[in-house]
Amino acid sequence: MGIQGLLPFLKKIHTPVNISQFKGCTVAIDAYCWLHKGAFSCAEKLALGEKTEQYVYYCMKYVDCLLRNDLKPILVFDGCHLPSKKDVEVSRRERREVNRKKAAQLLREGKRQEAKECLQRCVDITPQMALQLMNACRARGVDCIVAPYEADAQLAYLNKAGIAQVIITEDSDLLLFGCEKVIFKMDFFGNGVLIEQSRLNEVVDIQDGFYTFEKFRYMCILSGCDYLPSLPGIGLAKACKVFKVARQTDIRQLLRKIPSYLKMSLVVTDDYIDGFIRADNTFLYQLAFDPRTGRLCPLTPYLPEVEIEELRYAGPYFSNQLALQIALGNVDIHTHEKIADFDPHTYIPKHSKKQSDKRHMLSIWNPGYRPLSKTDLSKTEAEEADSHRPCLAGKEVQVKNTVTKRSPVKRVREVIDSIDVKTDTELTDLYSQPKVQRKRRKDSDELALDPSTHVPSKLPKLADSDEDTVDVNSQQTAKKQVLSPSKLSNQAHRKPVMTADDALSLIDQESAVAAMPEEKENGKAPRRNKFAVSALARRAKFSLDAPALPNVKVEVRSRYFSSSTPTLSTSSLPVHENNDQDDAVSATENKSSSAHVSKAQKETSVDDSSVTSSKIDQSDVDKSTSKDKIEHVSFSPVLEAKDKSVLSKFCYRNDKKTQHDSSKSTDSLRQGSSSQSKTSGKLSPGSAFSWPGFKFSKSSSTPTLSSFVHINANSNKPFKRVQSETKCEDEDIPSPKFEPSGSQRDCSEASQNSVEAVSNISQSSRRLTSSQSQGDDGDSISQLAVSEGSVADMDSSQHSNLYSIDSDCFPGSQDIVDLTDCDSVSGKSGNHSDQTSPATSQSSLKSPRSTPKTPTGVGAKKCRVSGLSRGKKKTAPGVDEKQQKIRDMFSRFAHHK
DNA sequence: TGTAGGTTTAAAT
DNA sequence: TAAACCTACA
Repeated sequence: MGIQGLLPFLKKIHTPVNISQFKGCTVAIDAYCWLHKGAFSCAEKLALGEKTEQYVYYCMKYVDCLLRNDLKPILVFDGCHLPSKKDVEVSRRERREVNRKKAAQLLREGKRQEAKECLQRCVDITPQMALQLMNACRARGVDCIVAPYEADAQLAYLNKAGIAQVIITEDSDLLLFGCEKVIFKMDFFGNGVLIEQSRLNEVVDIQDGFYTFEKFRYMCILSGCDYLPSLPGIGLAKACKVFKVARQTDIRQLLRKIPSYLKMSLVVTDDYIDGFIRADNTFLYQLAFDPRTGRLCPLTPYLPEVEIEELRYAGPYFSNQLALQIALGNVDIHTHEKIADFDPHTYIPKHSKKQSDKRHMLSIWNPGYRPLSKTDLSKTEAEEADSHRPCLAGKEVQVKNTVTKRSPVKRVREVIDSIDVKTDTELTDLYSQPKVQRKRRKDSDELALDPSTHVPSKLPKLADSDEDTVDVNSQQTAKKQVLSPSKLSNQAHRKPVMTADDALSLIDQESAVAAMPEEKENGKAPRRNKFAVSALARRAKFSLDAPALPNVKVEVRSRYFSSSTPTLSTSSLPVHENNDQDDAVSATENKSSSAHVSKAQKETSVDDSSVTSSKIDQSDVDKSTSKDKIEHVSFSPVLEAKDKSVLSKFCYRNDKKTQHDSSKSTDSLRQGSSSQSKTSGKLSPGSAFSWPGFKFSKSSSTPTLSSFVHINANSNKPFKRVQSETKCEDEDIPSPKFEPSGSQRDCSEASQNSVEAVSNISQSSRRLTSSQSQGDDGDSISQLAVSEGSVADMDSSQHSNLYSIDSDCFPGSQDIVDLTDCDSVSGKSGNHSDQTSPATSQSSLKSPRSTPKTPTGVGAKKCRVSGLSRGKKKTAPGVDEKQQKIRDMFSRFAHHK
């Protein structure tokens, strides 16, 4: 229960933080807080004794968040009941029992909703539930420890001992136990409220020199805590006032004088004072388990005057062997029966290569484990600080060295950087200014890449001489840009607004540069946009340019974010015709990765889209052989085995997905992960991994491939095809998974004709209607209906179960549909039901995972989500449609971002 | 009027 | 479990 009202009381020192600020640190978590919240979602099942693991997945979402941010989590679970809290536990149990009976009664009366509310109030976290979570964590390489008594004390011990630098909890008691840094209210994105012990004096407002942490603890105990109810009429405010006024150092004397301090008619009995001392000792000397020594020890070293025998209320000692087994979670904390057999000696946790050389990143059960030292911590903090201030020092030096070197060219650049580009002409000019591009690219690279991991040698030379001549003003401008995300985002919004011709010219530039590596060798700065450079860096990062790979078929596990966007541009623009067919595959990808992303979205996910683009780039190698035929691109297990970085990235995502899929609550979890990706912005909206609808085979517990990519190099089709894996299973065709040949090939070949047929569909009709659920809801993989005139063709696609996923690839897939569909819709009766007929008719086409939508909801939702009113669309007939569509798409996508 | 204490509500999906 | 809200009281 904690201290009533303590968190609001400490509001003054609340510091909003993101967990990423503690990168490299160890964070200890009060697991029961997560379990309680997770259990809330499945309270009914738990109360009725039905099997569910929903709470585990809920907690693992938090764990994943920490892992993503390079933290080492240690989950701490409550242990045996403390004698001091026996009464509290009894009352809680009684309350739960009352609610359970009430719920049973309500169920009998048929009042299901009310019963559910009661069931939620009687949720109890059992040791078995804790064990489930521990198993899930250990499978992920995350340490868990069960406290001998309260998790609070154990957390505080880990914090005080330097094992954990930060604590995550919802319980304000942690501050009383002496934790130095506690994060409250952390969400799935790692945002929370940090309260530091060192700042408590700011709130208590005790005169300088008189504040001690001890007084803060006294104050909280006086206001009422788990171990001692408060005196009547005494809350935090009054308790604070007592310690503001009092100069008495002896706590017994001080407590007796409370009525006079507060001018209240109170009776402070000796029993209360004894209780106060016991509560204080419980906060000081509660037992915890030291994983390094394998022994029980008090949270604070005993003072000489303390009678240890009298401290049984703070947790009686038991054998260290039992304490170890409890800490490992092998023993039921209530019955002391063996419930698991976790052996830390045989436990081989998952550790990334990067972390293996850091002893503090080892499992706390590993003999080689050492807590993060103060030195390491300061280094970590320094690194973290550096990451927040990218290259600041280096830039200052550059400024000094270049003060006298002024270049009129740079002044031009400065002006260009500062102008608010709006017109197509301005954009054309902007993109035709390589120096501007270079400068921007450099800025963004500095932001995106740590200097230590920078790979400048693999990037085109950035015209150092030019940089040397940058005048002070432009340098300062550059600094501001680097330090100001808003400035960058402004640029990001500026770039996408461009004409189709700009896009095409840039695509051509990209292709041309890619085809002329000698240009780079000659020291010429190729005209690349920012994303192109990023893509190069990523290519280097993933080492996909290894010569051993030319014949490897690269399977792309992506929703083809890149290809989805061109659906718009290329559907109305002769992009393919303008490109050399020899470069069909790479051109497609170049358009996707460089043209699209760099222009339309400026910055997309480095994670997933990079993987995708990198792999596609690899397909460039054998692109010449893929001419005039549909290329079946598959991801090779050899490739994964060779490239650990890629593998780990995939495994991580896939693990998550797979695990999710293994549960009955897949959909709910997927939704959660979807929201994560949306907010964190780390995942590409077009990435397979961020796309909730991208599922792995249900029948697979291993990372599998849910889709094949079919790229028709010569078909001029603006998008790629996805073959439903489920359908393959339905047709008794082996699931592709990690088998690069045989079954996959069969599957793809068997449906090749259908691919062509579907390609025809896309060519003959661009009016697609999506009945996919709104946003990234993700319940359906893709439900596309081809409007009238394509029904026959669609049948063939149904037969092969090949669907176009163009609109799904786009974050707001409805938007794409709207773009192509709006005219037809507006040009007709304008009745929403007109749209619903294809949507409805496609029910036979929907994937097995699709979620049916009400016919009327589809049309309405589409308009709402797209952000374009029908009226607005109707008013545009005079404008060049193609350009208008692209502008709309870009602007709306920018809005999405 | 300020504070304490009790009750209600939200949490997840 | 905590915040928000309401009520009672000094």
